[in-house]
Amino acid sequence: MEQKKLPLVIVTGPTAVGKTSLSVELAKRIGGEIVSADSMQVYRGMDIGSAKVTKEEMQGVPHYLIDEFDPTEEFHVVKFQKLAKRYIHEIHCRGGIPILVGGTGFYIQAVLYDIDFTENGEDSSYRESLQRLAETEGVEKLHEMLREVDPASADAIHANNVKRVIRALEFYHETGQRISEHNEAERQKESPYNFAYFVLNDERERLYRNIDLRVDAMMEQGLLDEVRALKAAGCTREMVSMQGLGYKEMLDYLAGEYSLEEAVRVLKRDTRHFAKRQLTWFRRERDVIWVDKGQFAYDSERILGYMEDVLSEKGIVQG
RNA sequence: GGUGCCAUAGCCAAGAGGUAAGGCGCGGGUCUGCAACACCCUUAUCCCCGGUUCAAAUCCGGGUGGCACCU
Repeated sequence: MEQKKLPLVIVTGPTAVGKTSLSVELAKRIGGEIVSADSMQVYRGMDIGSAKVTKEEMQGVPHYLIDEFDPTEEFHVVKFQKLAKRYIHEIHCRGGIPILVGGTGFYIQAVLYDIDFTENGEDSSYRESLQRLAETEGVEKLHEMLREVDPASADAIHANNVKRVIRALEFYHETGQRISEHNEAERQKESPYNFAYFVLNDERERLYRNIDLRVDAMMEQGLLDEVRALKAAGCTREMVSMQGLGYKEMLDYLAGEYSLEEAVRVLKRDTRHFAKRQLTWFRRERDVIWVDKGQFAYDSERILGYMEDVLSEKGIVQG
């Protein structure tokens, strides 16, 4: 049974920890191809702010789900999952090893455990009416409605988290089932893959310092011009793509919300917060393999060697 | 040397007798169709000593430290 599971390597970690270069090196060593699990790098024209892998950095290693959508398009987990599964399948077919690389934990989870998102979901009128209700009647009202149909979800989701309350109500509305039960069932799932889930990590202080440096570098590389161009191309603050770090702050600056200096300060701060949240996410994921850079003396050779050992132990690569 | 002002959490900062707002930062957490999103939790006994009072961060006295002005 174990033997029938197909291989999947995951390389993730907080932003700015060094996933990109490490993953390319790993791919070269094990004959892997990279599927990006990054909610922002999928968009074309968002290069600097998303710290997108460059052509040179790829070193000939195939990358998927990079530059596949326009920033004006809606991209989300369901689309991600569908495409990622397709690419992973294709890589398997040609005998390669798919490496899922990126910092969007939710996306990784979606393909690793093949979470079921199937529903109709085309009709948005219901959620819009709920949105309106939240505005007129208050968030507590909405939360009470949820409690009536799905008390477990009401307990788990804070009333202020309108977005999630609406989703839970919508799920019940569309399927007649409680999302809390659905989630619980999905949680029990075993991964269909023979996987190795690497989480690259570093000391918090070093991570934060790198984040600050990287933001400064982005500014020097012309992040502001990149955002100006996107804005000129019709991108607005409400779009999912423009909620990415670096984009929202520059857009706010261009809208006169605050000074450029302040925008940079906020961007750095929010990026640090993001890294912290990512770590929280990975901490509660099961079966992750923490790869602390400090334990390998920051030597990528040693890190890669360790990863290869793990992969051969798991039978993902031949020893 | 004198006079005045100030001294509250890592930072900013309310509070002027009734048992310490808030913001930021830090830290922790939630997350199963927007996830670089959205949301939650946590963080002081008020510079020190003494006094008044049932009760003091808040009043009085004395220290210490800082700021301003004067000689």
